[in-house]
Amino acid sequence: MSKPGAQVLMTLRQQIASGELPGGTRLAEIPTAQALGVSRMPVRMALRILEQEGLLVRAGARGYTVRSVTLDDIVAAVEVRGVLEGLAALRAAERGLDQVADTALRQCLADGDALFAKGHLIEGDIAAYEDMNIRFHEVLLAAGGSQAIREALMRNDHLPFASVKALAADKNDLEREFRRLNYAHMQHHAVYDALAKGQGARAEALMREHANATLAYTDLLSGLSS
Amino acid sequence: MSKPGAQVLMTLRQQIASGELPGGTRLAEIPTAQALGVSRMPVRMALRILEQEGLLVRAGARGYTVRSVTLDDIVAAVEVRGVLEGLAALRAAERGLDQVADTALRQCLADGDALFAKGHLIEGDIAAYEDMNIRFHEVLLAAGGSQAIREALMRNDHLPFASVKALAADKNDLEREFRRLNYAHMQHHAVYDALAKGQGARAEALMREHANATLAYTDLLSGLSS
DNA sequence: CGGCTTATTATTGGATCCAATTAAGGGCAA
DNA sequence: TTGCCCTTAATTGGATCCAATAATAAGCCG
Repeated sequence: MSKPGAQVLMTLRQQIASGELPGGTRLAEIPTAQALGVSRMPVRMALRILEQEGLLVRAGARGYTVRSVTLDDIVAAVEVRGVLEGLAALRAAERGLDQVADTALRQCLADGDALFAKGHLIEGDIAAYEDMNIRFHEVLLAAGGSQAIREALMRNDHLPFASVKALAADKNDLEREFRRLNYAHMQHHAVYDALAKGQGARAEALMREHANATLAYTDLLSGLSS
Repeated sequence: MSKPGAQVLMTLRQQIASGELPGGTRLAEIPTAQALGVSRMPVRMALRILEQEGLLVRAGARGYTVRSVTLDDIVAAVEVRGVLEGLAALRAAERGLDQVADTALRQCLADGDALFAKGHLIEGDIAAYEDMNIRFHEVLLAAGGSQAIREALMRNDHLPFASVKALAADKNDLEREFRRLNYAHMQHHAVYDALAKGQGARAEALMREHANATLAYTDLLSGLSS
């Protein structure tokens, strides 16, 4: 209630991401405003922003509809994330890691090693891995030292499932997740090795491939529009 | 007057791109609204959109300031454009060119050849080359067949000087421009050759390098903030 | 009976008004 | 004289109102 604008934006984002508003749903100002208990103004702002982010598309001259996102869309967005993070890794390797970045990355690797050392995963480990994973990618991006890459990535990550933060782990099959996440973590190790040795091309190629590790195809197939 | 909203947006974009509103300039709603002769509402919309596009940054909790764009920012944005168009080229090569794309690209090459055949450039040729250049990049992007790449590029191109459309030709030194644009056109030829032969990696590498052809460093150095 | 035209309604965009928040400046006290 | 607090002004965000526009439905004419 303190910030209706931000509230509306968050709510709509969440409803779109969660599938509560499936692709193709028409969003008019007045009904949504009434549904959320605010005036039309914050809704208008939110709709414009969500359009800019690519979550909504204009329905002719009359309002917006929720974007229908296909599996191909997600794969393409992940591919884009791959080349962008790859470029960040290339630049980081060429510039060299500074002290704090090096320490942070080593910490990420150690945290991951601790998770996998016991040979299996327990429920809380998924969240711990996600946290470490986000940190790793964030540090790497910062080490790339390019505002343009950061912005392009932030824009790209608006798409549901495309972000690093949405790695869609299946908590019901911890055995399978162990292998998947362990593989991803090994890629982290390899990327760090390449960075430390100044091997830009290798770091880039690894990060490009690593983007695919986010995808858990079978899980994604359910709950997609069109 | 028919469309105050779009008018305000266009005007502000142009004033920012032209340097009439230099980096760091504070933009408050009321003064700009009065200056443009409209109410605060379309200005508010425009400011939000321009913030999303990255042309404005928030000044604390009070209004926006025009983003200061450095030469490094532009180089980084061009680098990002390179990897994105490179990815589009890679995908286009792997998917294969369809009939209309192939024809359109050949037409672009022929148009360019005609321009350079006479051994020198005349004033109107610059505009003709720009037109052909935009067409070439557009067709290639379409051939990549990825909405994610297109969106990432569109967002990246909002930055002044970063877009394909801003190749900053120096009309006072047509001799130098002849060599520069001819080189760029040769890269177009090479990219098409790679595409036609299904050489994805080659096409990608060429497009990545080709992005740099937009930059005319000496011309850009003047008129930049900070 | 069907197509075209017109009228009505739904919906967005713009303007003005109001409240809330923050920054700045001045005054008072130590 | 300086620092802190209080008051005031400026500016943004939200709500309501009004106008313009497009879509839909109904009625009339062919």
